[in-house]
Amino acid sequence: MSSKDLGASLGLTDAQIRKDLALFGSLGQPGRGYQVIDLLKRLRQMMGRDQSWPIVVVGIGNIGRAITSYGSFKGEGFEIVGVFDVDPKVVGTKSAGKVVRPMSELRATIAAHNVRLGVMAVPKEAAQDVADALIAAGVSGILNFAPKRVTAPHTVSIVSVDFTVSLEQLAFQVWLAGTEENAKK
Amino acid sequence: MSSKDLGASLGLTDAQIRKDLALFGSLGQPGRGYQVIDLLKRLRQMMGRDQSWPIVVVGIGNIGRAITSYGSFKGEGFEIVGVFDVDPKVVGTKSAGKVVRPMSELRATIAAHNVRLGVMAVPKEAAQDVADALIAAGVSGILNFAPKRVTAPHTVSIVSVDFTVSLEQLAFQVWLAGTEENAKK
DNA sequence: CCATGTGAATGGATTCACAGCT
DNA sequence: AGCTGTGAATCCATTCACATGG
Repeated sequence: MSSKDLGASLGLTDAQIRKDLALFGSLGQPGRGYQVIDLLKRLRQMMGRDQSWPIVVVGIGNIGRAITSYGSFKGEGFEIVGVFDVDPKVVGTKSAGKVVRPMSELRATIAAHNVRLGVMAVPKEAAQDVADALIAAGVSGILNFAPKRVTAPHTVSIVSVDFTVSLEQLAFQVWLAGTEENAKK
Repeated sequence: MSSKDLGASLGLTDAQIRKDLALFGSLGQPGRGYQVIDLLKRLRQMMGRDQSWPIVVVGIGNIGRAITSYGSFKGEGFEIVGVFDVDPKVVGTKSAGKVVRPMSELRATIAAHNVRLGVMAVPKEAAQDVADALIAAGVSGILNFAPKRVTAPHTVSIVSVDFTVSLEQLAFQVWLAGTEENAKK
């Protein structure tokens, strides 16, 4: 596959692709292009995505359940090694075949599996507390689904997914398109 | 509030704030700073966020339910005017007080409420079909939760939320931090 | 004197364009 | 011929710095 092909399917220019890939070394063959299978393997390797990451999920509400039943994770190198909730009514039930465990077992699980990533799908009121618990237990990254900014030491990475923000982005794009439409006239 | 204060709470420089805001006109008072209440109102107005957007939700699985029970939408100017699903078992049940309706009623609802935004929380196999249906019914923006890239005419905006991608971003950040750590030594 | 709005300077990323490999 | 890797040129966003208004 040539850099132009790659670019086309990503919405980038061919030069862009070449510049970026060249940063990692000479990954392509002049006159031939890039061998995608091999390329993928080498990129994954160089970016630490060649081994599986154990993760824990905290908060088994609608979103938590959606995440645990999400088949694609394993294929992408993530394995859920524990699901947790504070609610005694939920603890002990199963979500996608995994038994929900009480928060008291969080720390041991994280230590046992060397978990570095935690997924947090809890109400916004609990967000900061759960984040603190995860960090105290030793994770160094949190994927946060609560509509609340959580603070953490700069040694811990946080990625937030906020549905409202996503909707706002979309609304803005649509509004912008409509505005440009009018301006053209 | 001064541009420096604003910047501090957003992780930006004061100059950045001023440059950006100045694009919309002279919103601040020299010597005094910006009046945040007023600023917010004027920005919202200028960006089409001053009126409510009706939305529909298609696919009432775990994610669909999470979205419909998400209180924050209304406060941010989005109102769910209809929830839909293909599954006859789900149609007729309630999700967060809203009756789930069959896909056959999608078009009429969108027309009746002048809906421009659709939220799609369906299995990846159904994603493209549902997107097509939404577009045919007249929406101009889709928030897609299916882990599948959907294609659409360039007149339609698409914003995708893919949990796996978010997790990958997080894993990359954590990996990067670990790598820099080692490099420093 | 404080803080904005804005030209000018800076710096980093994207694009161009081409020598060289297959 | 086809396509990479890469210096050089270009573009664009961020930062600087200051004249001007409150």
